[in-house]
This record gives sequence, C-alpha cells and structure tokens, in this order.
Amino acid sequence: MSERELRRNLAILPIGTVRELTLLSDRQIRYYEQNELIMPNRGAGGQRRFSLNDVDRLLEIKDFLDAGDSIKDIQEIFAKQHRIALEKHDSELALRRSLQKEFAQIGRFGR
DNA sequence: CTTCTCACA
DNA sequence: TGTGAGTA
Repeated sequence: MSERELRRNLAILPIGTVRELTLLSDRQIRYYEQNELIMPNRGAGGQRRFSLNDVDRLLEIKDFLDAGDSIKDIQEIFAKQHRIALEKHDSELALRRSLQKEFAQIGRFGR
C-alpha cells in the first residue's frame, strides 16, 4: 500500500472534528455507523477515531441522503462500489501475470 | 470539556 | 433524528 493510501486511512480524528468537517451531528454520524455505512476505529475509552477516508465517506452519505436515497440504498451503492473495486483489483492482477509471462517468453527468445 | 451508550414527557 | 442522563 502506498504511503498516500496509508495516510488517508490513518484513523486519528475524534468525532468532534469530523462533526465540524462534515457539518453532520454526532448523533447522525453514530446513526450511520449503526447502519454499517461507516466503521471507524476505536481508541482508548472506546472513542471513535476517523480517517480522512471516513470523512469523505460521510460526505458521500450526506449527498446521497440529500439526493433522496435511503440508508439501505446507500448500503447497496457502497456494496456495489466494493464489488467493482475487487473486480478491478483482480483484472489488474491478471494483467500483471500475463505480461510477466510474455516478458519471460521474450527473454528466452532473446538468448 | 469531550465522547459514549441508552432511553424516550 | 434530537435530547437528556449518567459515565469514562
């Protein structure tokens, strides 16, 4: 994983900061967590720790809600996004393997 | 002072 | 979703 990805996944923001960043109430943020739309880490004392990705996700949730989508609709949207991300990962992995194989062939002919 | 969970005149 | 109670 790149350093940039690790940084975006660093969960260190307390709910108060996230509340101001997203303009959502802490009540809403906890409610979305109950509905598995977000799953922040937990720190000392059971306090939630959010990452920048969590903040982006909350912003998306707010937009979808404003657009009229229900909690369940958003759950499905995220599930679909997750499937697409997995497929993309698999296809890229397959491409790397086939290219690696072809280069190996070229290497043998060049000898 | 901030956050957490739980309950609801 | 909001709010108040009682904690940690």
